[in-house]
Order: sequence, then C-alpha cells, then structure tokens
Amino acid sequence: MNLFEHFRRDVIAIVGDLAASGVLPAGLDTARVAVEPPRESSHGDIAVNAAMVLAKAAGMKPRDLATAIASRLEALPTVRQAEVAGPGFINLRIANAFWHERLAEILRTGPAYGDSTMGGSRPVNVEFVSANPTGPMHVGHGRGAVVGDALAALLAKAGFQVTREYYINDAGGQIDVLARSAHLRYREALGEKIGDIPEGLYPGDYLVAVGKTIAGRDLDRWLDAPETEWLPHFRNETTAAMLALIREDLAALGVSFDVYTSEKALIAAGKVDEALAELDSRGLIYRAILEPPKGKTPEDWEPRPQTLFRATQFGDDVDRPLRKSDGSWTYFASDIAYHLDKFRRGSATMIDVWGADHGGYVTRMQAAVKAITDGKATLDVKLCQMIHLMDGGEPVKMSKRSGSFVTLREVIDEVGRDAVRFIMLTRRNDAHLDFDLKKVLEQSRDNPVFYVQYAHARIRSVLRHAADTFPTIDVSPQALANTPMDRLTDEAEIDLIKTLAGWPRMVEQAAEAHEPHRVAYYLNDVAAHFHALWNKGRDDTSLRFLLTEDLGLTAARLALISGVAIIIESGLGVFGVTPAEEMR
RNA sequence: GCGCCCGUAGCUCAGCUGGAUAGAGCACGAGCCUUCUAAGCUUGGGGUCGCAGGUUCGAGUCCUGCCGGGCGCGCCA
Repeated sequence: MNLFEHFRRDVIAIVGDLAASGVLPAGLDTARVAVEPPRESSHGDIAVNAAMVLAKAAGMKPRDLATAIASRLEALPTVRQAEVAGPGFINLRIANAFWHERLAEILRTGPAYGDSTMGGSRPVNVEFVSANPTGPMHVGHGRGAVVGDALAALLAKAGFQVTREYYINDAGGQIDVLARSAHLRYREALGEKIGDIPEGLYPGDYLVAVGKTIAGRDLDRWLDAPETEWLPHFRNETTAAMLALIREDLAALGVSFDVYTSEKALIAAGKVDEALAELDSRGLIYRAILEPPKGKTPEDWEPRPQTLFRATQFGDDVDRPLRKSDGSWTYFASDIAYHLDKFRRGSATMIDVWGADHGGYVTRMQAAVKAITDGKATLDVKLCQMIHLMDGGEPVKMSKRSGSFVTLREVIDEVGRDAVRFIMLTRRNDAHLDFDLKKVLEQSRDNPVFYVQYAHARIRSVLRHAADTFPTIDVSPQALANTPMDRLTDEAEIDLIKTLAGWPRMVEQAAEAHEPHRVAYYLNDVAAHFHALWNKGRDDTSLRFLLTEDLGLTAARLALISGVAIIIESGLGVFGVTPAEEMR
C-alpha cells in the first residue's frame, strides 16, 4: 500500500466516526475523496479534498467540515499538523518518525520496494516490436522495443501477470519480396553479376550472407528452377534468417519475449477462418463497394465489391476490408484472429506498441477487439513517434531506400545498451524524440542517463569509503535498517526520504497510465535531491555523510543514501538498466 | 477533404487523469572547489499554457469551433 492510500484510510475512518456521532449524515459516498501530494510542496506533505467533495451531501460549508476532519487527523500520532487551506483543502504535515520508518522499510525491502498488488495478478499481454522479418531493426523499432519492455516491467512491478509477445508478420507480400531479394543474392553467391538491385526488391547487404548460406548448402539447385519451386524454400530460409537477426538485435538491447506468434502459422491453423466465421455469425461481415475517400481519390480507383467488417458499428469511420481480390486475407483479418487468440489465451487486457505511422489503424483494431470479444477485452495502443537521430546537434540522415539506414545495432554499439534504453524513455511515447549520439555520452547535468547514474555511483563510492574508514559500521542495507533514524532531521534529508517514499505511488500511477517515461522523470528528481544534499555538506560540514566524531549519525546518513541507491536500482530495474558502481 | 497525434519560458520538454501562486534542464546573469568525485550545487530574470467560446466551486488538463505542425486515408504490413 502506498503511503497516500494509508492516510486515505485514516480519512475515511474519521468520516465514518463523524457519521456515527451524528456530525455527518450516514452513508456518505467517499469514492471521490482524494489523498494526494499537493502540487505546491509548501502546502505540506499530503492534501485531502474530502471536505470539498462531501460538503454538499453533508449540508455543511467545506471549510467547516474541513476543520472538523482536520482536528481529528491532527490527533493521529503520524500527523504533525493538519491545516485547513484555500477552499477547503486539508493539508497534512507528517511526523518525521513516519518518514524514518519509511526509510527503514526501503532498506529492509531492497529493490523490491515499490512492488504493488494493484494488478491483482490479472493477466496483461504487451505486444511490441513486431518488426517485419525483412531486415535488421532500425532505431524506430528500438524505441518500440524499449517502451514495450519497460511498460511490461512496470506492469509486472505493479502486480500484473505480464506476457511479452512478438507478432511475426511472416505471411504477407513483403515476404515474397524478401525471398526474391534473397534469391538474387543467391545467384550472386554462385558467381553471377547482378548489378544494381532492381527497384522493388530489398537492397540491404544483410541478405548477402543469406544468399551465400543457401548457395553453400543447396549449390545450383535453385538456379534455373522456376520461381514457383524455389519461392517457398527461400521464404522459409530468409524469414528464419531475418528473425535470427532481429533476435540478435533484441538480445543486444536486452529485450526478450515470452511468446512469439507467427502470422503464417495462425493462418495455417485456420484461426483466421475461425475468427472471421465468428464475426460472420454475428452479422458483422458483408460484401459491398466502398466509397472512395472524400477529397482525395487515388489515381487507380475503381469501384469493386469487397468483403467488409462492420467497423462503423463499433466506432470506426468506415467499414474495413477483410479479403484481397485474390481471396487471401488482408493483414487486418489476420490481426483480428491474432487478437482473438491473445484473448483466448487469457488476456482480457491487451496493450500493443506500434509505430506512429500505424495511427490510422488504431480505431479499427479496437473496434474489432470489441466486436470479436463481445466487449470483454480492452486494447490500448501506444503509438511511438519518430526518433530524430542527431550527432552533436546535426541530424543523421536515414534513408531506408538506399539500404543504408542507421540500424539499432549501430547505435547500441556506439553508445551502449543502457544509454539507449534510458534515453528512449525520457519522452512520452507519443512525442517526437531527439536522440543525440554525442549528448548521450556527455557527462553533464543535461544528460539524464549520466545524472542518475552519477548519483548512484557517488553513493557506492561513499559506501566503499565508509567501509574502509569505519570498520565498526556494517554498511549492508539490512544492518542499516536497524540504525536509529531519528538523527536525520535536516530538511533536505527529510525531503529526500519523502521523495523516496513516493516511489510506490509512482509505480502504481505510471502503470495505470501505461506511461513508463514517468519513472525517468522521477529518477531524475531523486538524483537531484541527492546531489543537492551532497553539496549541502560542502557549505556545512556537519551535513556530510561521513563524520568521524559521530558514528551514530554517520550510520543514519549511510542508511539514507543506501535508500537512495535502492530506489535508483529499483527504478532502473524497470528500465532494464544496470546501475553504475562508478563513473569512468 | 476526412481521421488520429501534437501545440506549455528564447530552445528541448514535464505537469501525478479537474485542484491552490504553471515546473525542470539548456541558454543568459550572479555566486560556491585546501572537501566523501565541482562530471556537481545555490541563486536571478524569463509565461495570454496556439486562438475563441463552453461545462463548474475550480480548466494547461474535459467539450465545441478555428489556426499551425506531424502521421495516415479501398486488395502495404
């Protein structure tokens, strides 16, 4: 339970008492009572809106009701002061002893601090990356990978049962293109001069190795064979090779999945037919000719009858096609089956992480999920905006056409996995992200990766130093948890503990909003509080962490900074980033 | 033309799901190293939250309409 929930229960109990003693009417609805941190920290530690929310039903003026509740809150041992302010807020100042106990709790719990039962072990399926197996991952895919992985970790920490899933789009026309591109490389491997890669085929040289491998094993078996004979073979070989490539990229990023689902296998198992029959039986499929898009009619527009899903019944603007004219399923059709499959495997909560260029696809997919699961499942789609790759302020050119686009792997090799992961999470997913290769490696306040890591490294450095200088102090968190904390009385110290104690609520709120980037801002805040405290010891030597003449206070301060290290470790854990022991 | 996303300090962005006097970094001004790492800290100025209405005790946050930018728009995935 986070600490705000703790005090909310106190408030609700007091409202109940007041009702029992006749001051308030019985049966007041307390659902809207909020106990939160005030925006302005000078207002105290905790703000309670109960009086404003209940005043009307209680037939009292908000401020009068607030006064009644506040006087009872102030009687609690954990509350130092309860003050009525503004239109009827109750601002609480919490006793230091309460904060000291939170610090001890952090030390006892370790990086598991912040783990929540909010999710109640409910299953959540997070599908992310799902890059087509047609080449190595580029930086845009990397953002989806990091956002999805961190969101999954965050949800797990918040108590959900999370499945990380990758959907392999190995069934569409792009796979034929891939296979033909590989066949060309195969011919090249057998000595043929192939010249420029023709328009419409994948030019990337990552296919050279595939061609060589097949040539080495099958020799000239596919050289003069008709395409119908070699195409299936090349499809299988090449998608397998590309998937291996992608898995290597993911491994370099430290991302792994619980489930890989193949679109091709899904179709082969008849699941698409099954799902669409399901929709058909509900009268949600029909044949008709769609109107051309208003205003901008495509060049080659010609009216033709199509098999359509009644997406408009579920909030979409137009009904959406399910079959291509050759009779095969559209991507949308198999995606419907895929989401039904995820639902049937037990996840009524689904989250998809997509690139922003798929934005136009969200509504129809949500409509389909609603239709196929009878509204029993929800689909949230996180759209990841584009990344502007920069190098010292200059944009790095990315041209997919030439096949020389910047791969995720190149960026990881350049700046390291941890930096890539952290920077990808310093923006909301739906905002454009400037990723500057130089700035990420810069050691300055301006670089959030460095700033947070530096705080952790400083703490580790102090703890190492303490172990040398004060052999009588056991610097393990378990031992420090038993240190009397009441020596921590400076405002900056208490402020720091308050920030640390906010971690459980941060986890719950970020998880509920599906917004892992909030953790990055929180960690930056924790680091800022810590660096500020560190520097206070410069002006006032009595505020330093290590004091030869006062072992008790030294131990308490070591407890404090160990708590900071634990929270940073816990937060970076959500991001899959390793905390730094020292800066180099 | 339609749909979705975005618009907050000179720049890059937060803003805890409707709370109180709108925040941080960079940049600019002024300070702090015989010290556990100055790779840091303290402090000052800087705002019509794109514009105009609306909802209510209260709106950067919700609704409507404009303006500006991005993405997408029938057998690509």
